[in-house]
Amino acid sequence: MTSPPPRDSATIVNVAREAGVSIKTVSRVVNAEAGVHEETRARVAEVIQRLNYRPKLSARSLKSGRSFLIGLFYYERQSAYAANLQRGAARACREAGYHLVVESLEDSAPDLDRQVERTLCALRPDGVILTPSLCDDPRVLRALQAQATPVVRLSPCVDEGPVVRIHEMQAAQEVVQHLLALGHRRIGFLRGPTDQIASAWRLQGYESALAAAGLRSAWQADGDFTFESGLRAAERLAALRRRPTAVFAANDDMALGLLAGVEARGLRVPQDLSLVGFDDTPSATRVWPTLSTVRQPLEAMAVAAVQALLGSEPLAPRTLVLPHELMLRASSAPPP
Amino acid sequence: MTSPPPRDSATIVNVAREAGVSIKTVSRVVNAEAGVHEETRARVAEVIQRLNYRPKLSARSLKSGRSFLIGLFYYERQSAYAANLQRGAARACREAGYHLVVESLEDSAPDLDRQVERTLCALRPDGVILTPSLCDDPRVLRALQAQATPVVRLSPCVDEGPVVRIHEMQAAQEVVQHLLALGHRRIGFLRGPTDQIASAWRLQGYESALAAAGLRSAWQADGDFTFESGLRAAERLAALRRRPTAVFAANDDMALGLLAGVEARGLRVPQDLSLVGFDDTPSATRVWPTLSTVRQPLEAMAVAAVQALLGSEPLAPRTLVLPHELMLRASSAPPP
DNA sequence: CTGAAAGCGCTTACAG
DNA sequence: CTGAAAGCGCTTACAG
Repeated sequence: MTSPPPRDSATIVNVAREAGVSIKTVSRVVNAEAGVHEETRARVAEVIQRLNYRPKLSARSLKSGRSFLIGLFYYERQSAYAANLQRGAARACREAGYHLVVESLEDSAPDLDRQVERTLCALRPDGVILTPSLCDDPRVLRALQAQATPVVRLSPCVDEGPVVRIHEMQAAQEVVQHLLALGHRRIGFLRGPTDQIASAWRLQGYESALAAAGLRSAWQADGDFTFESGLRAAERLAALRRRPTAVFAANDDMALGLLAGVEARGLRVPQDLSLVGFDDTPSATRVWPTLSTVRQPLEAMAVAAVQALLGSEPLAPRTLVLPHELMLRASSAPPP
Repeated sequence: MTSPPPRDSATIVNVAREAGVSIKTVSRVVNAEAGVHEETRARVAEVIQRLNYRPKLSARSLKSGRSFLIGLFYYERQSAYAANLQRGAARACREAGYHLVVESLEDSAPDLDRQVERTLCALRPDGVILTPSLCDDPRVLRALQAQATPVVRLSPCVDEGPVVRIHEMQAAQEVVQHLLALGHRRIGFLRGPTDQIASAWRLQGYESALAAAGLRSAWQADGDFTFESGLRAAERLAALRRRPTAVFAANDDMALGLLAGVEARGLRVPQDLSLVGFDDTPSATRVWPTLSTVRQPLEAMAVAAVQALLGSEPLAPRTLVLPHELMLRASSAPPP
């Protein structure tokens, strides 16, 4: 007489006994390995179904040496950026039977190396995705290397090892080309902070596109990627004798600051001044006029990173460039 | 002659041998258990340090039945909300030697129950945090219950079992009181979608605060929590013969839509119209005037949830109400 | 096509 | 205060 097995007894041993096979055969069915008689597999599958059996991750990991875990590490302050990545990463993991472990690290933590090291040693993730600008942090990279954990970096400063990114400079060029196509000839640029490589790429794109059109920069100012620095720049911009008819800000937050600042001074966007940002933050569509900007395919980048990590062949140290997208909205229009 | 142990041999056995003790003693030192002679513990600690030993999570889990994992589950579209929670949850986990596994679920997935169930069975998290409105999804709750996984829910519809929330209605009342204190008497309200419980709470707070002041609602309209619905409401608002001097929108996105819409129609905020939102989204400080709103202490709520989950005593089925915060900014001022 | 045995690296009782 | 033994639930060689 077989009484129904208690809840937690859905182990491989019980499934095997119930199906009248060895645990090895159950393992084969669970892992969809070839070489199981169809009749046997059906019988085992039925028992698995009935007992609601699911292999336990910890047991699989312990024996196999794989953790079925992918890490996504980022600096706390980048949580908005990371949120978009997560969506794609979580989905890609799920589809591969993996799980995503998210580690939010404090930039300024003096023991950051140890934090990373502890996480790695405990979890032993099969791969880690590193987001900017954590992906350039030597403390993190060293810890990862010491554990020999496969890593894919997103938009690092230097393309070394496996990397996924967009072509930032080209995207910036396209922003300028868009403004040129609208008829603008006096185009300004609001720079990002010099310690971020993205600032340099975007400035380069701006300058090269202008040069290619035989034009010179109409105006430039320094910002630090914050809304407030955009506000401050608006003040200087509004005070100019001869203003540019369009300004490209190195990121959305600054573009939004410019927008708010120039409108407060009686300039209308886009009638008097066109504005374009970079990043496509949520705020870009929560203002009027909605902000033209550049979108990175963050979700697709995360998917690509997971796939690279889970690919059967050893991780190729190459750079994957994904297409960006110009989001043309209401803040850019022909010059007055 | 002892050669330095190879990289991966930092197991409990090797540490024990090196220190000349049993593995049990090493275990005691690692887990900071009492009852180890100080001299012994120092010797073991030294070896742990030298071999860079870290216990492997999978081995601990397998034997102990604990996974040292906490799950944070949310609907994909709530990723911005979840990002703020994550910061707190990740930190609280780290401090307790736990790790956060994030599961981003598709609201509309027909097999959502199975997705949750697979995750639970594989990971066996020691606890799960459920965010709105996933925390009210019967499919998710059933799956969790079937696995007997401890759960803390954040801002659910009904306070059943362990819950962390703010007092939404009271917060809404305070918004109205703030506007009253500024001198407003004609106060309108932009409602949220009726299928979200938060809409009802906020409306109730608005109405009761008004009633307590002996006033009647000056204007109401229906929105759906989107920027666009705020824009549409602005159209109706601007067309009124006798406008309210202040409007409380049930969330920030709608308040931002109102802001954009009324300014496009020549009204100035806050000179002609005060505006208050709810949520304190990042966009609230990326517009001008910056938006007055209500902030939930999401980080603290997540920390509280983790602590409840990790508390030694069994999870108490009680509601923890955390203090919200009125963020008074530039969009609210005395009436004209 | 199928199975018996060993063992991954810890923790849990238990004994002394 | 310390340790020897058992075992968590799987997968990995290996054998037949």
